[in-house]
Amino acid sequence: MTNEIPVLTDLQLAIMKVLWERGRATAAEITESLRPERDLAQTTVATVLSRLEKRGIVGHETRARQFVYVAHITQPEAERSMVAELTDRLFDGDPAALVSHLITARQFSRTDLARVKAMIAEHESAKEKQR
Amino acid sequence: MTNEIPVLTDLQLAIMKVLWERGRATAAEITESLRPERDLAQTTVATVLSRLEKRGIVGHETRARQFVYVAHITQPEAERSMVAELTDRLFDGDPAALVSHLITARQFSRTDLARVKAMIAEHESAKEKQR
DNA sequence: GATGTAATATTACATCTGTAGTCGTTTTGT
DNA sequence: ACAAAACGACTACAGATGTAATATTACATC
Repeated sequence: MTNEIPVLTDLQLAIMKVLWERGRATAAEITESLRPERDLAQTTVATVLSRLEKRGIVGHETRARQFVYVAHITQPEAERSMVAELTDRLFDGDPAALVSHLITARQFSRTDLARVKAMIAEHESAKEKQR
Repeated sequence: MTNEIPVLTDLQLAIMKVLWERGRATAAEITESLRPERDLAQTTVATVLSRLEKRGIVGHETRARQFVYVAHITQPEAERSMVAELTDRLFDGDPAALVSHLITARQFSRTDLARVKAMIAEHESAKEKQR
């Protein structure tokens, strides 16, 4: 029941991505990782991290006088909830409508289309195999 | 160049949906439409509308001493920019990765899968025909 | 144990959003 | 004609976010 949907903003997500990649990281390391894309003060990153911790999205252990942060949600979990959020808001929760949108909105190249078809085929054969 | 990406929040989107459905509407009508899902004061809706107008997302004409609002962006446009936003943030702008996520994240039923396959087929035949 | 240093904690502030009250003016019902 | 209803404008305020400066604290070292 502690399962509130974490909707992450751009900066928050950027920070989480570093955590997911590295497994664990200090504010300093994250600040470093984000540069030069984002030239933030370490305190900025630290502030965001502590806010994320307040929401239960990350945690930390103190090691050698330093906070080492870890993600408390996985990347797929975050993706799932954010995609679900958008699907709900925009397409009344119908994921197929989202795909339909992608296809018709010209956001799909022929290559993409081919890849999707391959994915579907693979998914189906995998499912079949497990039975 | 006036083309700023409109990322709409939940309430904003709910209001826009009413406008898209009706073509044009007053704050009172929108408030009414949103009820009882959302029990908002008319002034709340009016405030949001004027903020949307400031951003160029809606416009209004004064008719009989009342503001009649109209959308300045279409629903597909809004969908496109919001989906693109998420795709960029979550999947580095790769829409096929988004579909892959949908398929593997168990957010897709077999029915959905079938529908998507049908969509793709249809899309391809349509494209072929136009050549 | 005083100090420099590094890291966290606290405080700050602007902007956006949701939410709505109030004020003033205009329209309208009787 | 006057009171009441409508409606837009303005003001308000709390919470989230981005951003960061400053204050405090804990250590290591001499």
